[in-house]
Amino acid sequence: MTEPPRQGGCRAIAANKWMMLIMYDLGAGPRRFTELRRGIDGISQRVLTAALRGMERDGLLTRTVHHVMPPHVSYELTPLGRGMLDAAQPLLAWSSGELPRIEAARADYDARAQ
Amino acid sequence: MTEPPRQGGCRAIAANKWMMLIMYDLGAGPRRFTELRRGIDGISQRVLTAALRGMERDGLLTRTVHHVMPPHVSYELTPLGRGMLDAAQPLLAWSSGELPRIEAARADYDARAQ
DNA sequence: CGGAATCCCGCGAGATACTG
DNA sequence: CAGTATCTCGCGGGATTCCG
Repeated sequence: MTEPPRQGGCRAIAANKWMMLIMYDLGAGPRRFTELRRGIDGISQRVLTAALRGMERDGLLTRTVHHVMPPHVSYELTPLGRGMLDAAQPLLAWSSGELPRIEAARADYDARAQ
Repeated sequence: MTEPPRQGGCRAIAANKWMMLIMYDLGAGPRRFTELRRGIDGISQRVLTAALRGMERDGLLTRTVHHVMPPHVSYELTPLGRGMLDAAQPLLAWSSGELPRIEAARADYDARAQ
């Protein structure tokens, strides 16, 4: 066979549009819910909760509740999540470097079509 | 600054959940609309059209219309799109290899929560 | 063949209020 | 603080039909 779990793999990495941003933030170390919320521009509480649940379900991060007052929940990449982040580094670097070119292409396209 | 276009970059690569699959298919060479549609499981005509438009707008692929009968439209990666696919290779390889682990984590999570 | 146009439904996601 | 719960609305996206 050529590349059997290709579609599944592609779907897994594109499952959630916030996943990459969350992984990036968690790459620097554990984060609390509110830290993630503040660090990710435009995400709502509800959607962040859902994204974190999905990633926890996929085994990419752990969710640890500290029963103190006030409550404290911290999220941290698992080895699996760390591996995915490592594998994504070239793409993240590319997207940072080439973003201006993409934005230029968009402006060009929009101008052409008015 | 540390990494300024990070959010923009992450959004650009997660903009469309079909993008990676389309890019993967186009990596092997130009494709016609119907070939892409058949090759991508579960995508509808409307959604494929929209995804291709978005990628064309981002400068990742070109759309070439051949005015013959019957009509013929072919899509092909630009150098920019090719660069993105190259940068995505480690992540694609990772997702293919680790997909079983992700699926196992999901099954485990679902079993635990019933 | 490769769309565009139209209709329409359901889920994604914002806002707000409430809890352990 | 870190969620759940509820209500609401918009638009993402399926099905179908028409066109060059």
